[in-house]
Amino acid sequence: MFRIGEFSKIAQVPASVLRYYNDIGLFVPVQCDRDTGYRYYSVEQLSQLNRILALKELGLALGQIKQLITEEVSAEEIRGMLSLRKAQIEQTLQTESVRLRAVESRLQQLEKDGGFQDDDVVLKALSAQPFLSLRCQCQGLAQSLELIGQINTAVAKQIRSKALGRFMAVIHSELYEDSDWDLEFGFCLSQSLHSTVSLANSLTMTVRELEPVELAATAVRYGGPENGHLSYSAIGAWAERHQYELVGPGREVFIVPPTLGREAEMVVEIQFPVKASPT
Amino acid sequence: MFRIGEFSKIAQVPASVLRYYNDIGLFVPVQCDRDTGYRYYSVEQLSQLNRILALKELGLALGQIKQLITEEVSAEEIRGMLSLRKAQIEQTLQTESVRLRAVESRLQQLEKDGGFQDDDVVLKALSAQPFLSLRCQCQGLAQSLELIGQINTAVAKQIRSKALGRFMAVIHSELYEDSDWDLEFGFCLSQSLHSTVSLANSLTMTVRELEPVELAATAVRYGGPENGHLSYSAIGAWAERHQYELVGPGREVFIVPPTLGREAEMVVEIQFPVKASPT
DNA sequence: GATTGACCTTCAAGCGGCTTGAAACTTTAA
DNA sequence: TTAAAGTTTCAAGCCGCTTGAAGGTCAATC
Repeated sequence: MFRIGEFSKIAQVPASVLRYYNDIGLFVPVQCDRDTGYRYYSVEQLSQLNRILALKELGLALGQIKQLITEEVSAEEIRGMLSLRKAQIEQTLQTESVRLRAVESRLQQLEKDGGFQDDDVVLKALSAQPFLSLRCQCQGLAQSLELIGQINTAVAKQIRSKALGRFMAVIHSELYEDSDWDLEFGFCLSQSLHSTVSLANSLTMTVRELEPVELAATAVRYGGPENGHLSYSAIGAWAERHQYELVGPGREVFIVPPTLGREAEMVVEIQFPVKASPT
Repeated sequence: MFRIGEFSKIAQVPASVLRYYNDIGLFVPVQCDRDTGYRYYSVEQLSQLNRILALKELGLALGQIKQLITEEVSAEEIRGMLSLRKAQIEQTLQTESVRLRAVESRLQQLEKDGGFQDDDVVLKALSAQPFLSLRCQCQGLAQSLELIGQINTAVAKQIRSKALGRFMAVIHSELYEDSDWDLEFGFCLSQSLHSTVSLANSLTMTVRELEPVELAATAVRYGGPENGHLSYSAIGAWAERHQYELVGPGREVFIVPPTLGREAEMVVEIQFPVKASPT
């Protein structure tokens, strides 16, 4: 019979942990003095404790371990627990190795440039959502802005649903050439609508489902697209530095939409679907 | 200006988190209504929040992030933080991949044997400690037991230090052959002693430093070495199943030492230095 | 038999990064 | 005017412990 101190030395487990396990009923001393409250452990309990520690090494929660050793658990259930655990560990490995790359690229940046850039590029998931939009070829900025104006007035007149969300642009073309852009403008919707919107020049906006994006690099741009610090090429450079690849069309969500004469005050969140480059 | 709900939707951050960040002073709304307590956030704050989220993605603690964005921190200190973080992530990757192997081997065991074995083999670190011991060749169990008896009586007579710890055996030879074992018996010490102990047959026990072991597979055996379930071969099988290699001599720590006539009641912890096999 | 000093007890709070819920107030739309 | 949606603060809970305070117990020494 050992008192808690000696038992904790043998097992190399802090006495506070033994007391805690006692509290939660995971591992109770074989005997406990009524008067003094002293806990007494037997040698046989060593292997019981070791069983617990071994299960803990697998990363199981104490509650699960308690279940495993006190209740009858079928092999099926054990397999379930372990498979779940396996998936969790694989997930952890995945996110931690991505994280490692991010930290390494920051360190490199520090060496080279001596400072922190890209502080405000953030990875997010984008959920699927219905999108009331019109896709067309635009020549240049002026034409795009005019189209945006038309869409805004038309929608404001014809749609009065509270499902109407933010104005958004999807950039289908590579924006390297200066004209002939393949753009899609419209409004995000929180619920699907079955209506369409007709514009003056016999174009029609329709509702489609915007595909979800598992991982998008996002950033906020203040001012119009001429505000180059967050343009296509800047995002491309960011992706390369952080070892991501651009996969799919970028989006611009208008948080503060452009108003006539105050185009410079607009604010958009740009969103680029990415995936981690294979190492 | 946005209220907390809309701002949280734009940033894809739960309102509760924004309130929490406000509480801890990490990210405060640009304005707060005196009467109602309503929080108001500006678009400019979006990129500030994104900066925080980007740093959080590196796995930095909120306290560190607060430091980084509110105080002046030199490039040196940033590098320090990031290198530390890098080391931590590498550590995590290491332990998690070991853990993954353990879970996988458990799953395999379930498939094959339909049950849990090895529940009580635990990995521990062993610290360096002084060791008052005698190393010699022994022929068979009887001779070993006699030597153990001699050592015990001699030490009991000649040493009366409270630094005296447990009795331990170090097994230097591979135990595959049945005789001619290379064994070392003695007592662990919590402080070094400068004395030696002489046995009857002109042998002398000396103090040496027992080397630390980073990782040892340990288990408790009830009964003598004939109690084969935790013998060399069993440990070898365990190591193979869990993809470890034995590196270095095994030890047996006598938790309940053998007494005359009651050898079957002894309890030892066996300890085998191991390292993870390269994948 | 008294006194150390090592050991043990319980209880409470704290860590980090939130989430959840209750009770009360404000704003907006119908 | 009233209901619904949004907001506030405050408190507690999560996990797996650790730390500390205030006090009781045990073994060895004087």
